[in-house]
Amino acid sequence: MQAARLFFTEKLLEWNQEHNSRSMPWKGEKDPYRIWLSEIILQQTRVEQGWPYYERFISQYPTANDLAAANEEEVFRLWQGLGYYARCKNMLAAAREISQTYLGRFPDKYEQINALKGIGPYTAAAIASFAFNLPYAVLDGNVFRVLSRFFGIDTPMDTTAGKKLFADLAQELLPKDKSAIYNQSIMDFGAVVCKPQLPECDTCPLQKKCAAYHEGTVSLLPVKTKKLQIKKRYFNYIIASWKDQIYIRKRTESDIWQNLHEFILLETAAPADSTQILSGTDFQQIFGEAAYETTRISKPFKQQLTHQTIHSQFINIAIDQPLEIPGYQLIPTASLDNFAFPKTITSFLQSKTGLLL
DNA sequence: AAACCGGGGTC
DNA sequence: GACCCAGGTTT
Repeated sequence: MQAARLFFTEKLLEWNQEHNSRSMPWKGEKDPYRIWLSEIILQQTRVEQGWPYYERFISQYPTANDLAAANEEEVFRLWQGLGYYARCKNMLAAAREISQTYLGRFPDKYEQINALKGIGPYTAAAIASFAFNLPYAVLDGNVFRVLSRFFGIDTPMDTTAGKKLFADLAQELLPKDKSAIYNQSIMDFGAVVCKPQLPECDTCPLQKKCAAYHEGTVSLLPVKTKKLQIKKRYFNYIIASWKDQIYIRKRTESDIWQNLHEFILLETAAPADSTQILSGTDFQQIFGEAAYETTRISKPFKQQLTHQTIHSQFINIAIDQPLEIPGYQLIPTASLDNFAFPKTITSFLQSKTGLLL
């Protein structure tokens, strides 16, 4: 076992020297703020998808103090389209913590880093090792996969016992004096060679001692137990306009898209056409007997989230006098760009069936 | 421990 | 359609 472990770390570092192919703007970066920002953006996000966001954030907010002082809505607009919006909110809170408690100087102790909002074990280990060369092994999707395959571990990774097992193993394997380069290597290796699908076992430098390769279980590892259920939801958006203004609100309930904005939402349990919506009790509760004119009805929009499929429809109506609608605010249509919206709404706004009344 | 949180890419 | 992505927080 010990021999396999030495073989593993040695070959991995060797592979990294020969194939340092994944270039990224934050590679070799030593500024903890920049490392932190990239790691937050890359949580559950592909490098190619997060890259442009990272560059925009760095250019807009070069330091933690800049981010701490930023206008919140502006930050959410910069994050718009990236998903998992709690990351953005937590990132702002952490930036303010760094600015106030640590006077703008990024903390350099693992426990302090781990205690920041939005930073968990993975991100703390990444910052600690990359920025401060502290001996903490990263454990992300790549590491789970590489370790489970090479060592032939079929313990489910999405359980408490599994996480501890893999975390302990990862920490034991870490060469303490090369934590930055080793952490970098194992994640690159998982992304380039030991990929989830169609891994390149034929040319893999670890093949000789890879348990899964010899047992023919590569495609079965890592093991997960939980299967997610996807529910369908039907969002009927009323875009009510009065003169050059429309009603929007910020989503604050514990639900998807927190801190993003939307139009007047009438959610139904099943698909509903515009006639049903406009004659429904939810609509009448808001608009009562107010006079309105239907100006446009959009095509159906569909968006796939991790746990939900959102079917949306947009109905434009024009009212002839302003109403007080609880929870909603009336804003100039021209100022829509100042607010962050979920993808399905920006898609609608950019489509031909948009707001042109 | 389980549920929840986006958007995009790949097969 | 299923799975995954430089995961973390809430319930």
